[in-house]
Amino acid sequence: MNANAIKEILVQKGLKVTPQRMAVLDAIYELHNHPTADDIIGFIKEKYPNIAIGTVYKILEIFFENKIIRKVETEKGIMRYDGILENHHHLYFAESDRIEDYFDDELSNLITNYFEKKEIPNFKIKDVKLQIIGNFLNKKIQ
Amino acid sequence: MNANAIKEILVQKGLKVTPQRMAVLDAIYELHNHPTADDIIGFIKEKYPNIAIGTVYKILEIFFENKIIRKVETEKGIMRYDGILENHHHLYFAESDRIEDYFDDELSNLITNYFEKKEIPNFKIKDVKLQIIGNFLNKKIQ
DNA sequence: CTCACTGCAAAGGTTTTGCAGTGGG
DNA sequence: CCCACTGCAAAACCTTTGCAGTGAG
Repeated sequence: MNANAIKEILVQKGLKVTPQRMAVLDAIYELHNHPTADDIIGFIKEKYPNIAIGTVYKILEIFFENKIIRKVETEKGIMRYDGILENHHHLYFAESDRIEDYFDDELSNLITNYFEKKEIPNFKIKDVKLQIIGNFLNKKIQ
Repeated sequence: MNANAIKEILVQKGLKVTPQRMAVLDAIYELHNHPTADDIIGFIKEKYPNIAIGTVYKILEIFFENKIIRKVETEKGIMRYDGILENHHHLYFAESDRIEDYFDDELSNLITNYFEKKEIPNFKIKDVKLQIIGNFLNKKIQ
């Protein structure tokens, strides 16, 4: 994604456009495999060595609050970030840190329809996230 | 749950029975709302002031490895623990730390059946966890 | 008895905070 | 211009680790 497109995202949310913010958003889109804060800092430092760690964390929190990015939770307690906003779920590869996006409208609709029929008492659903845990399978035959 | 029942769980897993381990397991069952390590330590310290923080973390990890408890991930990166092993999902109350168990066999079966029909390429599913995010709804009328 | 477990305290890793200085609107 | 943002460094926070001493089997 080019600089103008990134800038436009910030402008549309009414956020001040700074080089640091553009660098963070660019990093998330470039790294695109659910980077940690540390991954993002590492990526940015190559072109922008003076960026501060605290700044990156503050920016990530602002992006999260403004729904420019999502948080992806892990069993290790290290937060990871996701630049994709459209409805999707995650494949967690057991015994590695790999997390892949999983797009499946049929599944999303199945769940949405299910909860339209079956209400949970005293609870108003805002979102349903699936964590699909499994292993990489290398099919050799068939 | 009484002391004998707790002891029996440890014995069946082939784990050494110590007062600390019994206290941790008791705390998880008593607190039953997905306590943090800190909640567990606080609960235990009332009756057992000398227990060490490191010990509790070590015990929690051993229980997790032995499938006596489960981990519940949060957006804040603080790990929480769950003593319920049967298949269930979690309701996350937005804007509070409350997490409730959600039992729904119909839903679990729906998802299981779905993935029996629709395979994910190169991926062998071990488990599917639903994080249902929403708000407490206090119905006043109807 | 013996090895695994515990208590203690220090260290590790991630994230947050406070504050003075800077720069985007 | 002015307030919000940044850089820096320290601190906060949760969790892990190392080691000597203890206790369960």
